[in-house]
Amino acid sequence: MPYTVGRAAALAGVTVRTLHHYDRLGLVRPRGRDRSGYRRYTDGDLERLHQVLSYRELGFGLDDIARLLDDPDARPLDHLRRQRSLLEERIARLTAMARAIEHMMEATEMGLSLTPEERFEVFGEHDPAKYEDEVQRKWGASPAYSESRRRTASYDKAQWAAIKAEAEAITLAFKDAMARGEPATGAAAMDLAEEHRAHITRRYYDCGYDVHRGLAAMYVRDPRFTATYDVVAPGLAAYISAAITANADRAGA
Amino acid sequence: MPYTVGRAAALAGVTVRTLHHYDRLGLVRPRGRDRSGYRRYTDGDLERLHQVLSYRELGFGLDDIARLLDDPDARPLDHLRRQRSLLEERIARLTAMARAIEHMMEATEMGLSLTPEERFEVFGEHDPAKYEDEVQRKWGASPAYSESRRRTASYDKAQWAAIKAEAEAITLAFKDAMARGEPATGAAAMDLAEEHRAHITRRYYDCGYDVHRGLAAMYVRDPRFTATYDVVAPGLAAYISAAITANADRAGA
DNA sequence: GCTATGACCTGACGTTACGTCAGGGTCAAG
DNA sequence: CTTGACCCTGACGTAACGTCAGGTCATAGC
Repeated sequence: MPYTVGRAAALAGVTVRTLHHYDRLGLVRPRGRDRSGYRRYTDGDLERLHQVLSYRELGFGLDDIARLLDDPDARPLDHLRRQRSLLEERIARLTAMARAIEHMMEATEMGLSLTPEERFEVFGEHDPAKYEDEVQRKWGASPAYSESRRRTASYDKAQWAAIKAEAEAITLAFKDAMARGEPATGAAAMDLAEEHRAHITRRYYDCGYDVHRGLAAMYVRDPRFTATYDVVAPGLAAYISAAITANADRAGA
Repeated sequence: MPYTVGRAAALAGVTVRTLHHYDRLGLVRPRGRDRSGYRRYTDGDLERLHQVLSYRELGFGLDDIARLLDDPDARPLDHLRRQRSLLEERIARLTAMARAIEHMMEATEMGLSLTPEERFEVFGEHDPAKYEDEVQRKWGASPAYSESRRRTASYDKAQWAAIKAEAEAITLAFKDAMARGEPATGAAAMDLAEEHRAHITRRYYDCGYDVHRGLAAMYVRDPRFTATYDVVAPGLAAYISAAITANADRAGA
């Protein structure tokens, strides 16, 4: 009943070399060897291999995968749930790309050309790494920055997804407030600004009102940040910026 | 109006190093440099960069991308069409994975375990890119291969579906013949082999009897091909292989 | 019983697509 | 005229394998 490397590889759609590689890394170890040293893969080994390939398909590095799978308090069902949600995210992204391409096809057919910003809309999307870089330039090696680095370093993909969802929810709430005609200096907008500040404090570093003011300034000064928010709704960057400033004023800072 | 590396990189969501890399490879070359040697990216350069990133997202290697983009008789719209269909394929695949995972979740919750075959169903599956790669290694830059590349590039989703259906019909006919006890070297099986050859010639490239023999050999030698057919029925790969060889003999080649 | 062929073994070096310094010019603001 | 962010070109590092090389093991045919 146990499988040889070749059969296991054929079944999983990978090469023998890949299985050798995973064996050496300790990522997928065959349960045993026969007397001539041949690897014997059991059903359980193949199940693990399947988990590895699923995560790999989703873009995880092999060492991340090892950490995920060897986490003692992650039950099989947890992995499946996580994989499903990651898959959904990925599908959503590809669907957005497909929509963007349709859009470009129409534009091309009508003979008009897109601006670079339009073109990269789906690519340039919210990428933590980019902002991190920005932050580094602005605040160099400030204590806030080091703390952020320290904390974000330990976040895994699932946590990043959660953080991203949080951030997005806040942004959309701002958009709604703006759409409802809520003034940026009103209580509702200020409450959202406060939520935004709490989000940063929870997830990145202790964000005081002064630092928050700095962020607000950057949102309108830097075209890259401005673009990020104005994609959601024109004028949103300025709206959020004003709300943050008003909120800091309200707090007396 | 022209962009510096940093701005271009931020816009596209890649690192500066990546742009340096693409520049050196000649994949995305900035239109020029200023007097101090700084790269200046024009809108056209960014359009090309976007094409590169789209194809990269779809899993193409950089040299493949270079060949695709530098193909003189591929118009922009062709690339977009191709990207769209590749995206659709990929989305379909991920959706299938998501379904498989749902399925596994149910199974896990009910406390029953899946066979390895069931588990890898979606992984081991027919992946054109994999075969293409294989074909390239086998026949290098043969005229047959280039012709296949040229012709398949223009197929859209509907055509691919039709081709796949054709191929499947032939495979199932083989399976039936085998189930009926028809000998692989008999007239019925040989006729199916001939149909198979015609299918390849119609859809991919001119497949002579000698090339067909080569395919037959690969069907049994390579576990990946073998698995593809043996999933339908055990021994089917060998059966088809024998039928093809017999048919080539019959034709006197 | 012999041999040929294909699957398996373990190194070990090659490859792709960048990441990450190192060492050194460039430019706008104060 | 200094400072800090941005740019340049090497050049070495890394991840995830691909690709030999050199040798063992199994089994089918003669």
